[in-house]
Amino acid sequence: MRKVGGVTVQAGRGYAKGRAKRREILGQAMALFGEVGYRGASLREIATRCGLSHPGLLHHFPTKQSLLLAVLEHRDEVDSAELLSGRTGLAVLRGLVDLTALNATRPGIVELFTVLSGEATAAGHPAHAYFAQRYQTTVRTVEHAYEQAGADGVLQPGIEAAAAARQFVALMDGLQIQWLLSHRRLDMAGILRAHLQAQLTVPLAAGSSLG
Amino acid sequence: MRKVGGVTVQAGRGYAKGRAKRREILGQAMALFGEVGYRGASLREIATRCGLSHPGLLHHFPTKQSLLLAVLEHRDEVDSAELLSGRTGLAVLRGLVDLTALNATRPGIVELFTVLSGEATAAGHPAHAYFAQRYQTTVRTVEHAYEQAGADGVLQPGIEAAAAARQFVALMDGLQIQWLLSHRRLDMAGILRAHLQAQLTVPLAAGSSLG
DNA sequence: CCTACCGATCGGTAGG
DNA sequence: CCTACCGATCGGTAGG
Repeated sequence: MRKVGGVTVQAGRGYAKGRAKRREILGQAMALFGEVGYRGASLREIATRCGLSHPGLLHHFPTKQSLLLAVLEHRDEVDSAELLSGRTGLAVLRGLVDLTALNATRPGIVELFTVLSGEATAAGHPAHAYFAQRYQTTVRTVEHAYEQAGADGVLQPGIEAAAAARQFVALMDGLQIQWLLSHRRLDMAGILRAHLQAQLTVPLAAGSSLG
Repeated sequence: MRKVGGVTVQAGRGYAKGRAKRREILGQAMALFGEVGYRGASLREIATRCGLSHPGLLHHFPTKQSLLLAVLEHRDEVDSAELLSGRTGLAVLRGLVDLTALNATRPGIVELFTVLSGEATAAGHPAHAYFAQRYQTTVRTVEHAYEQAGADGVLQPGIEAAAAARQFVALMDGLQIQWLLSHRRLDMAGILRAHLQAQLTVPLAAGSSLG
């Protein structure tokens, strides 16, 4: 097998087609889960949007739950790694403000995580463990970022990293709810940036995604 | 009809029983909607929990949607009015911190609003209009509270009421998500109070629900 | 308030 | 990858 223009050809041709279909399924599933939640989404509707029968879809993902987890893991791979890798301290927080600005151009992704995180607060939900783990990791990352920022001397006095981390993550989630319910008439990134700026002794960069 | 010990008797007896059953249905529906959302809840399950057949339930609430809206309006009557009436400025914000502390003793109510507000961000959801309206009203109330607090001279300089209101409401929602996903190991009211305190020039009261 | 039923839809499987 | 089917469950109605 060799690659040409990112597509594996010859012996791998069938596999490449399968992988492309897999990506299409993940995209359509992400959109529908975001529109109506996990429970509200049907395999038949997702399959139809991909030009498949629903047993055809189950050939790629054996159960509905496996499709859900694949969607969530796919999003994490694409996003978190890209915007947060190799950063420490204030740069992590700036990266999360930039991620919020980016998400304002991707309503489908905001809907996905807002609808599913609400649904998954219930103990029996198939993504409950995933979200519980995800929040623990995220809060810890943000907490370390605040600790480092404090050590770097850019934080206002009296700011506790643990509480500040919980507040920062809560703000991101709560602003997404308001953004969706106000039909996107809300500057999520601006409001988040204002919150962060008020905790700092130095000005944040202008707000682009530059390091 | 006359009332004895809060229960209407004699000619009103049947009505009182009907109203008691209605309240029982509202309570069980609130619990199940909170556990599994609107879509995940079935009329049969709610009815069974009340000792009814599901057509029996539909005698009290003609459609599933009417039951949902009745549950939401019932909660608003009981809560918002009681804790926020007749307050202005900082007292409104203090009332919301106290409401958060109260909610930490009522997981069912927190689940209800967290699950449903996520579900209802979708445009077609039967409670979408309700939540859109509710957030607009809440944000405006909190914004006016910040404006009044600023006029009263208890706010740190540079705090904009509009952004501060969005932040405050977002924090309440986001902390509820984290609270549920961390199996209630989180001091929601304490973290919210710390956020508010950092914006003030005066100390908040000790944190009881005293005016 | 009940039993009995309607048509629709669900996730998943059989068999090819 | 398909058609055809499974048992289960859904919201709502008929009729009493």
